Amino acid sequence: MGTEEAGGPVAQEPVTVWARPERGARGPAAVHSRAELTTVAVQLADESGLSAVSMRHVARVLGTGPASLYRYVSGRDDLLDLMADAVTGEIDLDVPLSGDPVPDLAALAVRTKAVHLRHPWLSDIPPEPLRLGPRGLNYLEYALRAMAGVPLPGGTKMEIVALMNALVTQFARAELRGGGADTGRQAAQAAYLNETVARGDHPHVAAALADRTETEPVFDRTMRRVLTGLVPPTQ
Amino acid sequence: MGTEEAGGPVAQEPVTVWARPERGARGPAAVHSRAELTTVAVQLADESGLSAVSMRHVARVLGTGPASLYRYVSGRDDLLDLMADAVTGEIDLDVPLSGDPVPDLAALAVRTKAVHLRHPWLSDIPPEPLRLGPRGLNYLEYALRAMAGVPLPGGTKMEIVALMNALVTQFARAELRGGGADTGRQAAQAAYLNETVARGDHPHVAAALADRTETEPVFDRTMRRVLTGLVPPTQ
DNA sequence: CCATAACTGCGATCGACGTTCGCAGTTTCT
DNA sequence: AGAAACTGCGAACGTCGATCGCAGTTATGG
Repeated sequence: MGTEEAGGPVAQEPVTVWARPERGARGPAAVHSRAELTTVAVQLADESGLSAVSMRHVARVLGTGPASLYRYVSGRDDLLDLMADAVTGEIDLDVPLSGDPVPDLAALAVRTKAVHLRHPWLSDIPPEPLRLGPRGLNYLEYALRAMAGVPLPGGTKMEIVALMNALVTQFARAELRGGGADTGRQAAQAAYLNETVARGDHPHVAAALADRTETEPVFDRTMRRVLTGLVPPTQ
Repeated sequence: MGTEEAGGPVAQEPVTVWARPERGARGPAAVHSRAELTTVAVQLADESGLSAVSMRHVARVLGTGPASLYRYVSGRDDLLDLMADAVTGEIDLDVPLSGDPVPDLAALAVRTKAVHLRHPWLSDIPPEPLRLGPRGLNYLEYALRAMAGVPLPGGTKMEIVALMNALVTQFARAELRGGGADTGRQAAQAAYLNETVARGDHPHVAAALADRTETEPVFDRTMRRVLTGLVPPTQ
């Protein structure tokens, strides 16, 4: 079992959606398309969360059976790839760069966060190593271009981008938390927290909970500070 | 349906594992315990990843049926709570604080990352808002104590802790990526990346991929830089 | 011009999952 | 002693991702 040696027909070596052609040259015209699947999936996720994006559900919306989707996509993972890349494409990369890395990256982060707020499920996609489609590549290119003059090894630059995105996700989640209704689960969690803290141990936690002043526009400032700490001045 | 008003028996309002007593006072002695479930679940996850932690699998290891687990735990989510809190308890919080927030937090981050490396599945647990058990609370208390003298509102301090943990997760994932064998999926992704980059667009990505020099001990330094940017000097 | 190969949609089905119900047996409280 | 609160757990439900195989369709090669 597993991988076969040369000889038999190679048993479906795993390939990215991006590397596999959407259609062959032979058969009848396809009724749907990857773009259509993607649109439906994104819509579904926007309305009802990522868990609503199941093969069956998408198929039902498309008016077909679950098995049909596998003609367009090798599985659910591919669908997630398509979705993530699609909304990544919503980030405007035509904004000219000033040449100063920190504000340029911070501005990019702001635009990225906007996408996360528009598509909250984006933070829920399990972060595979290297989920990077064409749009994602363009994004990476733009971010690296912003750091063109920075005297840092390439690996470090890419880590900075990854780190930046982690912060974006973090802040997006925090902002979404405030707006959304409590799921009941987090209400219970909050109740436990208050109850435990009221018991008297954890004085610092109690103090921190006490003087929570609403500080709104911290994102941009925080982003700038972090980036300033990471990116050495262009020489 | 949904939430009932006072009158009937309240239909199982959701409560945290931590708030629900492990055992009632009446019935026969329980064969297992939450601690036992947790141990098994953690072991399973350590060996075969988080997806191996299913009610059925855990039950099988325990030599019982899936339904039995629901006497100890209200569902899989509770099990994840228990697991996360258990390994959080592995972080040494008896290390004395120097009073200087940045190195103290950086050191805490290093210890936290070690736990992530020991339990890779920790990064895979879907980050619910406020998954905070008793050990997690102790952790938070320690981190806030490290920032005791810092003139910052409590909410901001907690955001700093969250941010710190996000970075830890990020770096842990990066380190684990290098060591682990390619899943075939990420091999395919890498292949697509190389192929696309070789086509000539994305020159900055190509450049970054080219001069990736192995830079090892960046974590501590990066952590310090970020924290220095975020934490104002104690006054 | 037709046989062949490559494709299409998709019903039927598989195995695994989380979770609920109901029942028989056990222990404690009043 | 009786009621109440618990225990383990077999059976079942609904949903999920994924595969197989078949009938129909289209392009290609001789």
